[in-house]
Amino acid sequence: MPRSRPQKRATSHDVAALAGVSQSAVSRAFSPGGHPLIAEPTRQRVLAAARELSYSPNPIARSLNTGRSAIVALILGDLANPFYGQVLQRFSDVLQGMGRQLLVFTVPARADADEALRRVLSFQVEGVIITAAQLSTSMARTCMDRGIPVVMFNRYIPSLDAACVRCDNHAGGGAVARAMLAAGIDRFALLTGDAQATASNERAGGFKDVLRAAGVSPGAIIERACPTTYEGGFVAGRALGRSRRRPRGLFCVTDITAMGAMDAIRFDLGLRIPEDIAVAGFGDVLESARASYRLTTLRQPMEAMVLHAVRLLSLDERTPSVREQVVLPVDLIFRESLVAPVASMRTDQAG
Amino acid sequence: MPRSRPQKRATSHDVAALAGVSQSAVSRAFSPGGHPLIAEPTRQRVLAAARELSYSPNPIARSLNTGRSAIVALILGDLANPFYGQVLQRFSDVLQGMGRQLLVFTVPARADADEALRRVLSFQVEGVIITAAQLSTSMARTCMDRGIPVVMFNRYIPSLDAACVRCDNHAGGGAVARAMLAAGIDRFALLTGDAQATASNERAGGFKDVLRAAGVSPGAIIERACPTTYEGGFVAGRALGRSRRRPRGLFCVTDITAMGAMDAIRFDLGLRIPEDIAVAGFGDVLESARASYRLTTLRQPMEAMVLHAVRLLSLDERTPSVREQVVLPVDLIFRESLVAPVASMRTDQAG
DNA sequence: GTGAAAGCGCTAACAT
DNA sequence: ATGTTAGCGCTTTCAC
Repeated sequence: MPRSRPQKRATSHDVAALAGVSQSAVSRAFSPGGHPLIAEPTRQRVLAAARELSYSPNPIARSLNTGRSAIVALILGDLANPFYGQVLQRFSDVLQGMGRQLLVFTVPARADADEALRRVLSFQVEGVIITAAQLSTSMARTCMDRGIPVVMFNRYIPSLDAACVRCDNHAGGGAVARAMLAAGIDRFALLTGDAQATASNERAGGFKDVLRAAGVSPGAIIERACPTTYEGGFVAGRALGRSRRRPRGLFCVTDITAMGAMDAIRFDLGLRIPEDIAVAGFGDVLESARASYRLTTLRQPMEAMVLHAVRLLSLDERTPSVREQVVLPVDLIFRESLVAPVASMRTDQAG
Repeated sequence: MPRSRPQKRATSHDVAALAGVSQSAVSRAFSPGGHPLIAEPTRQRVLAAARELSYSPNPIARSLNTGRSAIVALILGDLANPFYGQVLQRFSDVLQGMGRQLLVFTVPARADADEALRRVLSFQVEGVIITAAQLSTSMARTCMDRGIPVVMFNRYIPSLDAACVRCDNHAGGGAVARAMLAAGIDRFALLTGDAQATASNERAGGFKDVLRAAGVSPGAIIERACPTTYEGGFVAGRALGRSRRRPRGLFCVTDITAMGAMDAIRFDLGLRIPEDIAVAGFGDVLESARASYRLTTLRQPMEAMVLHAVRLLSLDERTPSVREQVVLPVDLIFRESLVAPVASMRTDQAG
């Protein structure tokens, strides 16, 4: 194939000329929904001409006067946590299916986040999905002030009147506590993440509430915070495993920290899971099901969460975005790191 | 904070009025490089006015007449492979630092990839980075025909005259073979990925070439292909571990399949690694260093690869993008899944 | 050095 | 139902 010169794209004028209609007719032929009045035969003539020139409307020009692009911004937290990779994939697939593309914004370590966010918004994005804990409040406010639909994904900021999709973190934490109690565990450890992260707090809260209600004394619950990373979990897990009165059950508010803790407990400390310490996580990332971990954890209905988040953006409607709070149920998946007390409870056998 | 009404952004006209200059002066004040002629004092007046109105140029309007946006497209393969999450993160960080944003394109399962790619390109992206194996040839051609700079990241298509950054896959495969030979291994298995993926073929080729040169008979090398996923590796690893003449050394062309194979070998088959079967991977994703795996693997210089890829895009220069082939060295990292033959070889102790 | 003016390719009134 | 016209906010000649 000879290297053809950069061919300039055909414009609506070219198509109009070829089809023998006005330029605006071309615009109408391509306007989504078929809303504007155009006769079907004309439309077909235009589309034929367009096909011949392999024309498609220039989205840049389009968004210059509509004020909306076909772009949705995704503000990402830490991609070392596989959860966010999976989230990104789902969002991208779904939005692409709706004719939208994802513009990614990774929160920079340095403080120039604000400038970069401005740049993202200046693409006249149709909506913003926030999955990062850092800066999310101010970012959300910036967007809302500009009238851009915002959805908080798995983070909840009570003071902020923004749409939000999350799962029932509190109930999930409670379910772990109940499972541990049923397993006869009497000494507990709780590994939380960032203190500002509401998800972490809610999960921890649900766990402690159930234990407290069951009469467990606060002295029997060790609580520690660590970074939401494998290494964070590793270090914290090692420390917990070494503590004087070693906990029998460890609840980590994130799968990734749970995996770090498990590796420390087994390989650094030489203890067995669940015999010496039972471990539970939260999130059910792909890795948790692996034979190396078999982590008992709370499955988040990610598919549903993504779909709800996209819905709340109200991309195709004329109506403003919905400031709705969606809370979805989680599902305790028993694997080997914390075994189900009775045979009838749900288990997962997949490798 | 009262919900303020969606405030409309200030335009260059507003700034011009406030600064007492013409609109074109504002444009010049913001033009990158300071290339166009504008007196420094004027520039300062404009910038001050801009700050007051918190103005920044509208990139949509800008790209409508420059024909280039501040957007780079990233075509992503499978995000279940953690490698790509890490790649995405680095690209986004680097490009954001250069004032660019990443537009993500995930290759859809269905056949409408072409339409979606068209849409991506129609944003007048300044460059395209291709990390997906699927369709990459046709996609690259589409871009090149339109004069959009393309960089193939970790995939090489000889028939395609496109810029390309990859690591020395062949040498890496050879290094594994040598390490296995030095460890006294005499029966080998090779787990390849997609037959179309050049990276996979090169790694496998390097491995086999060294073995052959060392006089290993082809009969002592079992070769199998599997999907480049954890599950693919698990299934294939199990089959290999069960084979009549069990291999003593297993080279998987990707870390993720190596981890799957390791889990099958240890937890499904009850064999020991490396005593019964030594395993090596390729890539050195974060997970490979974990205590659960301690996978001996080839470290790709991801940071350098990303930087080179961005450079080849020639974003800031007037010159067209460079159709250069960059091949970077890989580094065999010894961990416990395949031990170094002599104490002096490089090892990695990190948890 | 600075301003005026002509578009970039499209959408959305406004006519007809 | 179709064509005409006026912008969207900017960059870029072209005069001065």
